[in-house]
Amino acid sequence: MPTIHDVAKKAGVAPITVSRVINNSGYVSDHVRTKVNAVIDELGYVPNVIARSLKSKRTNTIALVITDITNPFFNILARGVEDAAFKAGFNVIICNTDESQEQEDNYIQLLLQKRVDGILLVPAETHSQSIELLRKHNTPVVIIDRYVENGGVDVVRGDSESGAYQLTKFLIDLGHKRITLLSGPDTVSTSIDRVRGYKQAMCDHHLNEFVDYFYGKYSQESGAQLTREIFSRKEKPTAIFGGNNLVSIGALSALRQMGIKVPDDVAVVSFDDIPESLSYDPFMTVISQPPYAIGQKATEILVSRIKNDQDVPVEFQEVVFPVELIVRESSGGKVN
Amino acid sequence: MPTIHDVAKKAGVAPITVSRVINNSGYVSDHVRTKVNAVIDELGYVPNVIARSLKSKRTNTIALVITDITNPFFNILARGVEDAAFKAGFNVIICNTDESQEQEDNYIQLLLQKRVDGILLVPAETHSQSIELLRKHNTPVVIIDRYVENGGVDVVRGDSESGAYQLTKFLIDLGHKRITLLSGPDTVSTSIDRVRGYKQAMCDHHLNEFVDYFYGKYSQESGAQLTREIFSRKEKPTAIFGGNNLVSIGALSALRQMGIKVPDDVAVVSFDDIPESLSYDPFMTVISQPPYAIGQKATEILVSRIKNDQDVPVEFQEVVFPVELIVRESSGGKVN
DNA sequence: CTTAATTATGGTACCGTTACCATATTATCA
DNA sequence: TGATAATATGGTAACGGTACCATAATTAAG
Repeated sequence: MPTIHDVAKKAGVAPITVSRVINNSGYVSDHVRTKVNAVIDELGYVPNVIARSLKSKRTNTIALVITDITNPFFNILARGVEDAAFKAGFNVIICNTDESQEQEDNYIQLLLQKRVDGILLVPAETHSQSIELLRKHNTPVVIIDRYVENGGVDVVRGDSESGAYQLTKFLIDLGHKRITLLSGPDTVSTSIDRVRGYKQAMCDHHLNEFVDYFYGKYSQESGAQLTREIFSRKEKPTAIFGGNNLVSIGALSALRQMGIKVPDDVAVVSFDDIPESLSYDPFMTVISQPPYAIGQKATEILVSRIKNDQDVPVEFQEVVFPVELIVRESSGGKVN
Repeated sequence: MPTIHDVAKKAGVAPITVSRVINNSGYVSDHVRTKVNAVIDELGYVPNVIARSLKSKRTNTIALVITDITNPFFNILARGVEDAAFKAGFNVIICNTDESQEQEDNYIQLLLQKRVDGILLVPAETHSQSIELLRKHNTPVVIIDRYVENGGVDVVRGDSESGAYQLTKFLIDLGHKRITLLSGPDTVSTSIDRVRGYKQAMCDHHLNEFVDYFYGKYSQESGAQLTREIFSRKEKPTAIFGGNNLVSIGALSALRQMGIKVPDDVAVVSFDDIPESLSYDPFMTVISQPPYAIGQKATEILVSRIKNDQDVPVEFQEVVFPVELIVRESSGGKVN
């Protein structure tokens, strides 16, 4: 593979001159420029950005550390990231942690070695030592989807608390009292916020005695299992609030197995929508977050951090996207 | 950020010795090793793999160039790639081309500059100059999901032709004659193969006169639009065969808008399943491909190509995964 | 016409690692 | 006991670029 030296030699100039042609920097005569470009084409020379990075200390690469690219929320978010990154001249390395702190740590270590210019992180736990580590190495981070206890980071997320409140209130207004929330891990801010919003709504409507929620996992299995457990109790809920799309789908499939009809026997509502491009007949009443916009915004902030390197320390932002209640069939109608 | 020299200085040894400690290579006394490791921890030294790459000419990074990470087929495939890559010690850069040859070219150029060790490519067109370019630069490629006219590449894909045949035959066995196939772009091997399998099935059952197919795009909009066009003709089909999941969902939504009932008024079948984790009530009769396995296998082949660098030229493989017919409601029952 | 500014090009060193070779010390063996 | 091998460590150069400084040639200015 030819190097800048090969090109220089063949064109009869110094390597630095070729560098100037490639980067359109400094002074180069038209005559030399033409000659050099001709040689570049002839040899099929492609600049080695590794070498460039070593000098410039920039890799033009960012990393997106999420739990699972397979989750529609995250893959749409990833698309928002990729589009914004490409526009800004960055490539994106994708890492799946499956909510495992250990896997997150592994990746952060690798990414530090790779000297990525910045990291978009969905942290596995609310107290993130990853952030401290990255700070120590001057690697900009933007936290997505969740917030953390550590201060001094940019955060871009949806409004889980308000969303949960709205969804719960919606059910209450329909006449539901026994509403069970199947939340995610209690180490994750979204799970906690959703519980908080739910509790607040129950409390505001004097339904404290009916407050009933579980922390589990953000997975189909967790949703299904918790649903089975709930329906094995004496008091059955009249409504189930799934902590995210996977949990809710798990709940629905468990209910179907048990022969319980939705929404006739029990109402089901959910956090996170299934993209309309994937469901031929949207059925679930949901709180919908804008994953594409979240990914895009987070990337823009990260890029600005990367570029502003040594500038005046701009204040850290917390961007909270509003969420939207979408009413469909699964929540059913008024309850007496 | 500390370098190997800083560590060496502080530990009172030469940089090369630190290198030996990091890489567990050569001879290092226990005493020195302990000392060096202590300094590494103290300074928070993280090896710079950029510099390492410059020497070793390995980046431990591969790229996955797909059309759209948002498509469930590709995001599950991406997960298979990421898992296999991580296991082999590689990171994955994701690139979305949206079926645009221009965007593909852009990315290939960037990836060459980045000196990725290999590329997994879903080519936009059947004659791929990307492959020639990569070959010229000695960058291993594995083609996924589609085949190309150029020889001398590894290909990992699903069996579109047989799948389309099975699906068409299934409809024919139900008594359908007027079966319309809404395929993808005619520049893409899967679209062409699906048409071929469909035609073959029609032909084998003496339904040549009913052969009716369209090349469009692999998108919801394309599916919806073609469906509207078809139903504005005098002769309406009794079954629609969507070229992929997005096309089929587009078809379903167009049918719903027109008040045409599925499967009562028209049967609908599709290539590519929606993962069960995303659909609470699977409805569509489909041919299902194994995207995770495809991604995984392709990555394994790519990694072996990368590692075998200068070995005897192993013959190129074409791995064709079998597909599976999954019968659900959308195809309805026997037709008289 | 001298001086200064602009244009054009090149030399050298360095970014952070590691391969290769050299050297020194200790252990092993005939 | 001297020779050989194994162990332990370091010096130097190179990977492929570019920043910085220097120099030469041309143009503009006074």
